Amino acid sequence: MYRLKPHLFNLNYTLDCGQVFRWEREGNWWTGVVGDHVIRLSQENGQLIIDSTLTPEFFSHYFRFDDDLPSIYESINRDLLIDRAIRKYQGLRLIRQDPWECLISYMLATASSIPTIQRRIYLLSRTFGQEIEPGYFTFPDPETLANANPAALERCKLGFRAPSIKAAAEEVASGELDLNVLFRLEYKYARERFMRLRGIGEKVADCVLLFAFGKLEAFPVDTHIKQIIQHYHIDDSYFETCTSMSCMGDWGREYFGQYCGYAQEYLYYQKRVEGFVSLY
DNA sequence: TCCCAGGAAAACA
DNA sequence: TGTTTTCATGGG
Repeated sequence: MYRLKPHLFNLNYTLDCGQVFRWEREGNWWTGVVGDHVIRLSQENGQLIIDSTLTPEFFSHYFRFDDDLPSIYESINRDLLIDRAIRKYQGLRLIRQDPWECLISYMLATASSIPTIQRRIYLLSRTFGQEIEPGYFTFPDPETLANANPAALERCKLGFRAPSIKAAAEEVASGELDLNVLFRLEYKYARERFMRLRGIGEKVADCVLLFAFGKLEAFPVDTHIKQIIQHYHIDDSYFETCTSMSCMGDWGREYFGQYCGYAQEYLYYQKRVEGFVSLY
């Protein structure tokens, strides 16, 4: 057990905002599985309290403490709505997730509520992962999911997503899709590579690139983000010439700039927690 | 019973 | 090319 004093960090917002699905809160403590470690975290007066054998460097990397939030805020602060979100949810940081786990997590997240997603990931881990503590399991590796018994996979409640998830696992397990290579690709090309997989469209690709590959220029457009843009009539003139939904991602990049991924996450969380907020 | 949820892809017009 | 429907699942 030890403490860190990160600058401008809010643990609750960071773990609750919907980017990760394997952390659960009990009172002031969060418990989660990262890799093959069960980690317990809390925060008091800005200090991060860590119950884990993992190093400070690990958490600094995981929580992106190297991101200069003040300058990111300045860079994305384009209007009253995002201004409110970055004030209210100050300290929310993007997390560096494991690419493989993040890929499967967002594939099985399509058209599902967050509790449903969490349940599916738990079932997958319980069925195909290793138990590292009573009740806590590692995320199954690509080989295991690629060779998974279809009936057992069915019992994880993946629904219509099961075939594409199995296919993706086979592609990663065979080496046909090398996730490590994608780190070196530019956002645009890594995105195209992901979208060649069945079950991965623009939104899922953007989530994986943002949350696992550190592509902060990814701007995932989910149902909440669509509603926000339409409800507040943000930049209506842009959408007169660009009417298809697929251009909302391009809009986000142009509007918020190189750190639009952060903007997206703050807007998304604000909408989930508070709905359409008043700006007066 | 209907509608929506961190959607994608086939079917349709 | 843009719009609608379908696909499982769970919760309100």
